[in-house]
Amino acid sequence: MNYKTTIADIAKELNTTAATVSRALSNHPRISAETKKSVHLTASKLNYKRNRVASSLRLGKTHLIGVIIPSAEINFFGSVVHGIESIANLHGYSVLLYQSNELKQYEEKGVETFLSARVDGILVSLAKGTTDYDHFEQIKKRKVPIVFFDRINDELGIDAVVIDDYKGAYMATEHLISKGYKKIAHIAGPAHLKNFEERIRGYSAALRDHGMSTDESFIYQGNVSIESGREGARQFFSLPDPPDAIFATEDFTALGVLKELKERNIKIPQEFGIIGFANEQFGEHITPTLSTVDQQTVQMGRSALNLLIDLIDKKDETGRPRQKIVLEPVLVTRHSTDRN
Amino acid sequence: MNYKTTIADIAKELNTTAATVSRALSNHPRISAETKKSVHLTASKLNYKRNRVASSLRLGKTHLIGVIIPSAEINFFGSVVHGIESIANLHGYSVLLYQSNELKQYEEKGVETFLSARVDGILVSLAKGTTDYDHFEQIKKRKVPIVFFDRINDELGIDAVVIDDYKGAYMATEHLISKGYKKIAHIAGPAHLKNFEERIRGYSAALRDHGMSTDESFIYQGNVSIESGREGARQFFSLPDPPDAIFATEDFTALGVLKELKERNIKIPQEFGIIGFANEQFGEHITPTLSTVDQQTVQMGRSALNLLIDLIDKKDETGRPRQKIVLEPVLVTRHSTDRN
DNA sequence: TTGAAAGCGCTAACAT
DNA sequence: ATGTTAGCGCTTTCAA
Repeated sequence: MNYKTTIADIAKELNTTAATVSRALSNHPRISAETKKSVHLTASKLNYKRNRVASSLRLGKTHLIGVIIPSAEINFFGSVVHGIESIANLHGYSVLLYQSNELKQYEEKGVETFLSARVDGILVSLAKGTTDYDHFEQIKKRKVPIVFFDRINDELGIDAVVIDDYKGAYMATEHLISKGYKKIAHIAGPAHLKNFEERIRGYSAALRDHGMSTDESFIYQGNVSIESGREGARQFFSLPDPPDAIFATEDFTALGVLKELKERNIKIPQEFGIIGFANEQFGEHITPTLSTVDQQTVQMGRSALNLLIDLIDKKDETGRPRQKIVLEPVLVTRHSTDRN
Repeated sequence: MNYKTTIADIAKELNTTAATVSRALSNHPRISAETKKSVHLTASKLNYKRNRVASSLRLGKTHLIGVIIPSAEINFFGSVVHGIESIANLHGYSVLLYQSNELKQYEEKGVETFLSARVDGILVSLAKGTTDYDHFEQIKKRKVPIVFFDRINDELGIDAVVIDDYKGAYMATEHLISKGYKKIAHIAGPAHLKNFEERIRGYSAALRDHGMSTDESFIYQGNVSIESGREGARQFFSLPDPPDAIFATEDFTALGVLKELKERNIKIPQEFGIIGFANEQFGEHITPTLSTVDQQTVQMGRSALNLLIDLIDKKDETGRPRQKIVLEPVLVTRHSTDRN
């Protein structure tokens, strides 16, 4: 009885019409203060809650933002979602969450669901398994505002927010150089992912800019895991002239390196320096604490949502150039590189 | 033009009516196979996507589940949400996410939003700052299905999913006993939170059941942080007869203890044993690796959602007794307790 | 300042 | 097997 209260019920109670009630509730300027007061009063008396579904249908606006991430279990994305959601609320939007589990198939289902739900905008971080992009063409065709974050594709002309992987890698490598390490190797991530490619570029550029040679044998192709860190380290130590420092493409890889070095009783940071990328939580708790590059996750979420809202608010503007926001990474120096 | 395709457009194209199209699309038994085929064909030709908003309004069902968590940045909740979302999709539900940031005020806003959005059900893990529960009474009054998880309240008669904190604590303590530690202390969490209270109970019971005395001075009141772990440890070592093991109420507290012990050059696990609770990611990467109790996070999410769906499907059943699912914790033994 | 009426897109009861 | 009609609850144009 008090769940399904509608504006009609309020109107009846007050001997007026639904139109007036609707206007009063949305604070229409040409409704008398008196009416407004009595409407609000009976509304709360009858326990009225605006039905957003009906409102959305009428207005063609749902105040819903769809967010597709690979997995909520991954720290990084939890953090970004935190940033997204906090700003979304500020603007009166609610967040619909969908996990791709790194599979294109689920990513497509997410897009379907969101389109069907008539979300006002979509935020996506691409699944590893996504190699073609028809589902995003769909979104563009329907003119639903969309923004990529972190795992992006530059070919689709879709707005995006990323951190500067190139620069982060450059900073990390330069940090090792500044600490006096002379032979710096790199353990990379899957080559087809842009982020890791950029990090290789940053690494190489830093070496070059400091007059250090880049050697193919000093780049190991890993796959973002503790094990590939270990394996990379092993590989490097089998070289006739092994490195004295490693820039790992992300923290778990760095952790693998660290474990391998410990087993070999190599002293960190005196004999060997190691720096990661991502600023995972464990980094500040292991021994030695791990130097790394922070990815500004929460800020990334905020920026992505702000960009999306811009898009939503000025949907008409055609010919608007693509926007790409590149966030500054932040170097986090800890013990694993702290020699003097 | 092809965004706003409706069933009416399809109907016109085929010289039939919206009703037929609607039925064909939802695979109604009394529609000819032929019609269905042509409808589906034109639907995809016109790029039709069912408008869920309209459908929801008509059916009084949104296929939306609202989830309120303290923060998506906290690992634990990311993991639970992962479990929730995966099952939700299986059942055709989408997940609306809301963060309370541990504040009652936002929790209330979340409830408001969800009620207004007419979600089919609500999942909540209570904010630390929540001490009165009017907003949940609201939900009950409106008969919107709701399930609590992890941070629950037993007084409201609301269904819930938790892990057995008592048992987990009992297992942890007993594990220390089985390893031969004789003087086992405990660092607790905020007393007003049920979970921590239960863990104290489990700890005490295990000691009692093994004929060991429980001493008030062996329980330190912490606040779930690295610092309170350190402080607790310091306190214990200032005792005339300090403990030889600590069960910490969660992993960060345990980490603090560990750091303090290391600084004092106390050998773990030989001289001192330490076990935590939560199975945080860092635990398996620190030195020594941390024994702990796993909280079955993903499973918790799954169970909560399954329970909620039961509730949604049989909403009519009044007088149904409250359900409370208690998940089994899992002991994770690692080096920090591994002496023989 | 308020009322009457139409319509957002879909579905279902009731025809035929 | 398909058409007709009404209505979910809200907002807004048009009229008064």
